[in-house]
Amino acid sequence: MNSKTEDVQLNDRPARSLDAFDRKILGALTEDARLTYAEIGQAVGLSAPAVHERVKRLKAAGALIGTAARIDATSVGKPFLAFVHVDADGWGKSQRMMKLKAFPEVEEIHSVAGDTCVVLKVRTANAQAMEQFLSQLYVLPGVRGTRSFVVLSTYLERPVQAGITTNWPLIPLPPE
Amino acid sequence: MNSKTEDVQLNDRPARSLDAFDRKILGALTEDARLTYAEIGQAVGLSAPAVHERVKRLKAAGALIGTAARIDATSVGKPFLAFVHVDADGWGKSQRMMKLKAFPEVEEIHSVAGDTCVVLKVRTANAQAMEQFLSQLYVLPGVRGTRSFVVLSTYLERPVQAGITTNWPLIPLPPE
DNA sequence: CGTGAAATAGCAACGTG
DNA sequence: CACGTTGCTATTTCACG
Repeated sequence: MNSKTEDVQLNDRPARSLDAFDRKILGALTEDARLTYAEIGQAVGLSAPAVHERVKRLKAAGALIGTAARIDATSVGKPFLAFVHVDADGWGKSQRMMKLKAFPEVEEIHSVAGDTCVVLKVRTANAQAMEQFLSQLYVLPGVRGTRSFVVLSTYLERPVQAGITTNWPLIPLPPE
Repeated sequence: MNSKTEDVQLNDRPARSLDAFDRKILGALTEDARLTYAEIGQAVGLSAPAVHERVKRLKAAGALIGTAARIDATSVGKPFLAFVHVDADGWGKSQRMMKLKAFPEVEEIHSVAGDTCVVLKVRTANAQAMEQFLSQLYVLPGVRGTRSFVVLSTYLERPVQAGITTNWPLIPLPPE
């Protein structure tokens, strides 16, 4: 039932036109991905089969990538979190950093500011494991240096919110 | 059915002793949170009710925080991602940054290096919305300045992996 | 870990705008 | 003609033995 092409998303079209129902459904699934279609329908004002069809459409359109368990990192032995900024030259904007996907410690890979800098989110068992990971980074060609930001405590960590973008202002600007 | 205390995690105990079955179950749910207990059991070599009971245990122990849909940010109109580093003084390590949870744009809040610096993961509709968000940041007391890292492309973004921590070395170190 | 009752998912046909 | 609703059947969930 799992697609082998889960890594690649060929979204030819931006998959536009999510109406209010779609957003509510996505919002509900964001809070609990195991909600019943009947429960979702009851929450958004639709019948269960209607919700089911919309979920299929959202999946096919690429708006719904999938569902995942949210796991407490400490419980699985990875309490050490850090954001690693990687300076690299001639980093061919592509294939090379994909090797980092092989490390289960690496949760995020973003290129920042003209594919010369990369931001990594890395979660390890302890500082020593983080150090070993960093040493592995330097064997990649083009890596000039790294700067790590060790997380002391996490106050918020949640998935992408489907809700409408906030219409500011919420707080009045200071009078200067 | 949703707990009002989802924000607070009082894990008195590290909820130790996850055996191989627990980790496999968590791994399966990480790939697809809507898997059937029977499917999970078939994958890990357990019966459906056994999986069901273990999932309940993992949830009660705090190892399984919940399940969530993975949503394509572009499809919901938030293609602009940035990591914002906030410099603050006397930032009372706690309550004040919780106000940022009110912004749906803010997905992560981490304190880094002695609660004088905070790392934010912020997702907005466009650069203008990001600018407006940053202007709101400065109305908070104690905020000295911010440095933003705008993401150009995301190569990897996945939930916490339940798998065993990698036993290095995977790549031989250079001979110096 | 099996068993059984209650609930759910998924599909087909039908009705409505 | 697209989309939502209803009714039905196989599957799943979940407490119990």
